[in-house]
Amino acid sequence: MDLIKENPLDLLIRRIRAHHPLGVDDQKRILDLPYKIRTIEAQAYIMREGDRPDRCVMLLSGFAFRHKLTGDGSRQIVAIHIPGEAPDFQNLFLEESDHNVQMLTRGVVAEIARESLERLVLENPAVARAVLVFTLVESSIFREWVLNVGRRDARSRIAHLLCEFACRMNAQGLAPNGVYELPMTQEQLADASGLTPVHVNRVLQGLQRDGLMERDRRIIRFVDWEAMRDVADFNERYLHAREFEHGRNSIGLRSGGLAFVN
Amino acid sequence: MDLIKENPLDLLIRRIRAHHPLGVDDQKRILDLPYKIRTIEAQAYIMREGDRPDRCVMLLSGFAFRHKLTGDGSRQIVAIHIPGEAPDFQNLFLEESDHNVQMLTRGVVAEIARESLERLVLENPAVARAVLVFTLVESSIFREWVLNVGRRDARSRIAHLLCEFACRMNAQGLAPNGVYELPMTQEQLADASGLTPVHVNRVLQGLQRDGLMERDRRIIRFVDWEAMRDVADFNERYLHAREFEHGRNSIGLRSGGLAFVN
DNA sequence: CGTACGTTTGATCTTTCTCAATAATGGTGG
DNA sequence: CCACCATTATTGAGAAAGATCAAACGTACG
Repeated sequence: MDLIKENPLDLLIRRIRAHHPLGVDDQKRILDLPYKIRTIEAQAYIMREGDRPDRCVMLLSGFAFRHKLTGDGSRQIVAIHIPGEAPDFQNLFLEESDHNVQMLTRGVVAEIARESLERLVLENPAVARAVLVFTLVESSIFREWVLNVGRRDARSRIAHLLCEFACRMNAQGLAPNGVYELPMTQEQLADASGLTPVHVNRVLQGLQRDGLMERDRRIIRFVDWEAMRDVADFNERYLHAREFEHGRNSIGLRSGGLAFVN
Repeated sequence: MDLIKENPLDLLIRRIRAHHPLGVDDQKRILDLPYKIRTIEAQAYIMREGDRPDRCVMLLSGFAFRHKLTGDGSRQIVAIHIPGEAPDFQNLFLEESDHNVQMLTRGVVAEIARESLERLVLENPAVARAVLVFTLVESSIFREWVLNVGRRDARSRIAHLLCEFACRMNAQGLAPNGVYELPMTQEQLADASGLTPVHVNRVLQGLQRDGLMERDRRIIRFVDWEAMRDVADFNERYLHAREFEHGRNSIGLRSGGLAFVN
């Protein structure tokens, strides 16, 4: 399933329906949304702190990240977005962005103008509910990141990031057999975990040495999911995956494991 | 203005109207919400991780906090709530709470049942918008906390927490002249900043020694707001206070300073 | 084939943690 | 009102995780 080739609004509908039933007219109204497909280069900014959010972006391919800077210029990545993920509603109802959104890799996005999406949300309770839930799940992930960065040591922290990716990539069908590409430099990994690149490097080597995972460039391969989950102190509850199992045969998914667990 | 003595739904209406106009019938429907006033003891849990959120709580008096625990039992406080703040919508549309909510002090809350609030939100676009904005502002605060804990040193981190409180307390009229009570032990401060209590103690003494603030018990008094803001690397943008200036004479408020700045 | 960027390594330095003991404080029952 | 107990705050000394600095090594790509 290539997200770039399909109508991005179908993707949006699918995501909303995964959470909650959607009437035919609601679906029609979604399909009427005007949108624009754009290719964006790696490193390009989608939104900068202080900007007025005037559009909402859906990632059809490529990765993006959100970050903030301290006064002395150090950077904290506060979120990463993988292809196919729900659109960016973080700013849509605020007048001024409080952080930067930047592409991690080159990618293709669908842009929806703020006004039309805003109207859609406010006029369609089913859509409003879905947007609220998307936002709450993102909030939950932020909370887990505060915990991760505030209370876990470097090894757990990195392992946790990797586990979160594994789960989210898996949910998008992008991590067959526990193998996925994490297109981040070690410096970016450091900025996401509140560490230095040097230390990230040593931690990654440690995880590898202990047989928890393998790396080849940016390709991550989980060798021992259970052990990894253990050092990561990872519990997927905060991802609220069950909120998105509506109308799906959820047997197996509810078992708590990933598809690639041996 | 004593929040305990007034109708909590008026408080809710006021908060929503601060953000966006509200029709008379919307207001009526809000006033029809059934609610229950409860006194809660310090340390009592309002919600536990794993619970199904079945009610929404507004803080009329007293302080509360949200936290998560790692597997080995260390705690990270991810949010603090002060009296009069917007209700807790974090969990209202999710099936399972991903964190704990606990009272910091004894306090009085108004409880609104999930179903009635959910219906209100979904049937009234003006309310939906307000709830969305409340949620987005909380999200923004989480992001700032990730930055705070991930990229600032101990001194900045504590100073930043204190500045955030100063602003938020001030917005609720609870910090006259830059003096406010922060009813947290140093251990709780440590859990909010990802430090140890011992180190928090030393940092507080440092801030005091350098003439930035004074302490008497849990009473904080800002002596030099500008200097504090400086070491805190504090920029109130992320609090999105402007989102709540609707219909208010915002001259002075927009100037970026606090009421108690000398 | 050279340049730029990312990764890896080693050595040293700092911040913060840990452990442990002491001093305040607040609240409680008598 | 006082003595006592539990909590919280404070101090000191030593240990450790992670940061910093600097250099070398790879790799991709024009």
